Amino acid sequence: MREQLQKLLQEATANVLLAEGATAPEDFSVVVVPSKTPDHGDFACSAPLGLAKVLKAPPLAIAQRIVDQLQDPDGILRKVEVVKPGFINLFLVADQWHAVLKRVLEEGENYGCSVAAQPERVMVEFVSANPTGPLTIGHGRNAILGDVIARLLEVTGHEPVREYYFNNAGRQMRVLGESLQARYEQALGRDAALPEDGYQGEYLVEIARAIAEEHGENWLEGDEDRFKKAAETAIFADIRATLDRLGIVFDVYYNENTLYEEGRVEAALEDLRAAGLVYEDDGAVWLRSKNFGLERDRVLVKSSGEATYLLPDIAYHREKFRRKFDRVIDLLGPDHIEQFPYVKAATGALGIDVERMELVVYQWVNLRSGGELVKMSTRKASFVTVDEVLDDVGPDVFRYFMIDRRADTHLDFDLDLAKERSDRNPVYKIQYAHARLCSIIRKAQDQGLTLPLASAFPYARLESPEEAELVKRMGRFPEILQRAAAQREPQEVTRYLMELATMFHTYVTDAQRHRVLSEDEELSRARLGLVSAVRTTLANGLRMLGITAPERM
RNA sequence: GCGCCCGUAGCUCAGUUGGAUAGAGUGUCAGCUUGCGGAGCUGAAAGUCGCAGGUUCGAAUCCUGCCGGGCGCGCCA
Repeated sequence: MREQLQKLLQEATANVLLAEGATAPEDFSVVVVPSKTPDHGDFACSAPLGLAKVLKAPPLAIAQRIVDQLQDPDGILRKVEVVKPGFINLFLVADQWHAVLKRVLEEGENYGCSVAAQPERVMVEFVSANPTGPLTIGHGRNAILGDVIARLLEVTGHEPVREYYFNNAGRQMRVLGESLQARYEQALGRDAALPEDGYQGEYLVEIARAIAEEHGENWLEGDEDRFKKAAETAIFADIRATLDRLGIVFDVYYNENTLYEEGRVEAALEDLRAAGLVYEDDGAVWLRSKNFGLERDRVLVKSSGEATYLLPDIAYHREKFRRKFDRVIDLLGPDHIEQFPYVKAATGALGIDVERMELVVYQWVNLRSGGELVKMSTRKASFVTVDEVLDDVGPDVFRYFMIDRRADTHLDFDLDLAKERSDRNPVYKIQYAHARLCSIIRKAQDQGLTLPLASAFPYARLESPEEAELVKRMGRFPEILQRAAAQREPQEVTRYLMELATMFHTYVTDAQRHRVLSEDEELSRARLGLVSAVRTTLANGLRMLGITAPERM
């Protein structure tokens, strides 16, 4: 609907420009946006203000000329207003909104979904935590953001693939194995110290205890590698269990080691070398990243012969595109933001269109408990796990809190607030609206009241401004989802749902003016249709965020 | 020192890419119960949009410089 109007305005504007022999400024475009207040109509356009300079005329006059040129072949406009500085306000014919209601009722649980103009196969790589410990609340933000972005891509007509990349070799894992070994010996009552930079988390104590119970002292001698293996197995099982609780299912777990086994790391290095982008110095192999305008050159292969993380990362990103993805999205914390350009530039040098490589950075999660901020580090034991928080708040609240803020701002997760199962918790307000809607619908069924067919729907009975506003707001849902998906900003959806829920609560509270179920059967059926549509929209929105929509609370 | 992110109501944050009177939640205060679920609703108070300049019809949004917070700047991952 907005697009339709925008097109009409664009044509009218083009005609005005043509008549003047003028061309629009480069970054100019005719945009129609929903009006903020009903006084300003249903939609508004500020294009005349942007054309004042090129046309050398007052914006008001330009607005009038555009309006004069405006065609309305389908008769969707009731009124067009030219106002103060140079805005054009558009008022729709009332039954335009009937189409919205009709659409919601017809599409049901598919309402909001759309078809992409250019469907893309998108890899969303997220979490990607190495199996060195349980998922922390920071990983939790990554996990929920990634999952919801994938869900949003799905409902806007794209094909996301969720991938988890991990590394179970190298120094980190060796230290982990040694830490477990120490814990094991401690479990047997022996005096053993953790390695200097060992992992201090309680979880290793538990794993060690299990090993001690099962194998007694048999592991004191022999293959030390098995501690690493045991740690990895146990921790990965733990991580998967946590993801399961969050309702996240990965399509692919990709082991960095595969890149070595398939020779892709070697190949990447050779191709970079062939492109003249590497050199040797101090016995190490360096990437000429300064050639890409980056700060400094970086090491690809250490003098020890081991690759740094950078080289496999480059190979990995090339591998992603080899698997025929149109787009690749990485979710990373702020500590990785500096490194991404190097991966991107080098991957680009290998012939990949880097415009299709995208980074979503999220800022750290500060956990607040009793007014105190908890600093988190996996190595030190001072972190809070996703599981601990889930025990207190459940997945719905957790998901909501993690996406209700833009990814690139710091997130203060107030544990005390999240724990509160009360009206202070915004997610309940939306869920409560849904439960309340279900209650009304149940009651209608008990009374034998049926939903009218879309073709014979008494739309005209919905006369109040509140009803019109509700329908209008529902009409924006598909566009909100498209925006949220395209911008990778899920908070647009939570905000929207909050608004819609509040509008409904306001509407239904004023039972004097618009009680849904009344003596007037036709009116009741019309309002039942309205209310059902609101329920559908809320339920769909929540589902798209992975949050449940309870029928009773 | 250099690079990236951020600074908006007491608190936590939005702000449709430069548009009309800067909005929500929460907190505070005052109200709403013979009423489809009060986990709700109505109203009020609360802002020099970090500071100072600049760009133009118009700036929370863009450019510059400061101030303050976070993160990064290894042959660590």
